[in-house]
Amino acid sequence: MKLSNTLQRRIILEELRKLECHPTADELYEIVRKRIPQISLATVYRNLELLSEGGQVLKLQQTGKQKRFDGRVESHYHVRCASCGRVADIWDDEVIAVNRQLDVLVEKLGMEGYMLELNDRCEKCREKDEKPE
Amino acid sequence: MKLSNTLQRRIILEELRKLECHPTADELYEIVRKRIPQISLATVYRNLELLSEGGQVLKLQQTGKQKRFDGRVESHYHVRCASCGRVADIWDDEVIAVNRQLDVLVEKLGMEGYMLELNDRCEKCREKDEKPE
DNA sequence: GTGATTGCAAACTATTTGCAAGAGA
DNA sequence: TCTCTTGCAAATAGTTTGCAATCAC
Repeated sequence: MKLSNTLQRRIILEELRKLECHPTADELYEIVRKRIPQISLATVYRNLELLSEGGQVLKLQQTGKQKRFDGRVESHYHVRCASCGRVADIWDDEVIAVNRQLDVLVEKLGMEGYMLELNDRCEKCREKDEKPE
Repeated sequence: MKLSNTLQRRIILEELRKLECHPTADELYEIVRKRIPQISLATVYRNLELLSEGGQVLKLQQTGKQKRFDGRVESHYHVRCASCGRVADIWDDEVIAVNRQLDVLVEKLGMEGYMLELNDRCEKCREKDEKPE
C-alpha cells in the first residue's frame, strides 16, 4: 500500500523530525494540533504506525504490550519473540560477555542500568509463517 | 511495608517459579486459578508488583507505558529515564562500540535484532528527587 | 473515479483503584 | 486488635477500530 501525501501526514512527520526529544503519540498530537487544530489523535496514531512500517520513523518500543514476569531473579538474559512477544532465556557465552561489558560501562557512566533484549521469532510463530491458515 | 504471608501471595510466587517461561499477569492468573479458583486478577497484579518491588520477581519491561517515536531513522542510541520514561539520544563511543558488537552477535546467531536501552534519570526527575514538593 | 485517509465516537486491552469484608501477625 | 490483603466492580490509560464523509492521484 503506497502512502499518499496528505497534509496531516506531512505535518506529523515534519514536526516529529524537528524535535530533539522522542515524544509519545499524544505529545506529538498536541504539537501538530497547533498547526491543524481539528486533527484527531487517531490520525496521529495511524500515521506514526504507517510511517514506522515504512521506515520513515522509529518506534522505540519492545514487541508485545503486556508486561511479563520472571520467577528467577539471578542475572540471566532474554530473547523476545518479535511477533508474539513471548520471552525465553538465553545462555550464550557471547551474550553473557556483552552483558558483562554493559555492566561495566553503565557503572562507569554513572547510570542506573540498562535493558538488553535479543529479538527473534519463537517456534510457534515460525510455524505460523510457514503455514498461515 | 512488610509483606504478610497470604495463601494467594505464596501460590502466585510458587507457580511463577515453577515456570520455564515468562508469563504475563493474566497467563499466571489462569494458572493460579486452578489452585485458588476465586482469586482475582487484581490480586495477581498487585502481588506481582509488590514481589517485584521486593526483588523476589523480575519485571521484564521497560519504564513508561507509552510508545515513543523518533524522527531520526539512522542508527543511534537511547537513554531512557528510569522514572518518567522520557528518552534522549546518547553519543558515547563505548556505547556505540557495544552496539556494533551486538550487531555482529545477532547476525551470527541468526536472530532478528536486539533492543538496548540505557537507563538513567533525566534532569527533571533528578530535580524532583531533591525537592519533592 | 476509486482507493486511501480523515475525524469522530465507540471499542478494546492491559492495568489500577476504591471499597467493604476478611485474613494474618 | 489493627494493619495488610482480598475480591469485586468500576475507573483509567493508551491505543485501535468502524464508519461515513472527504481527499489525493
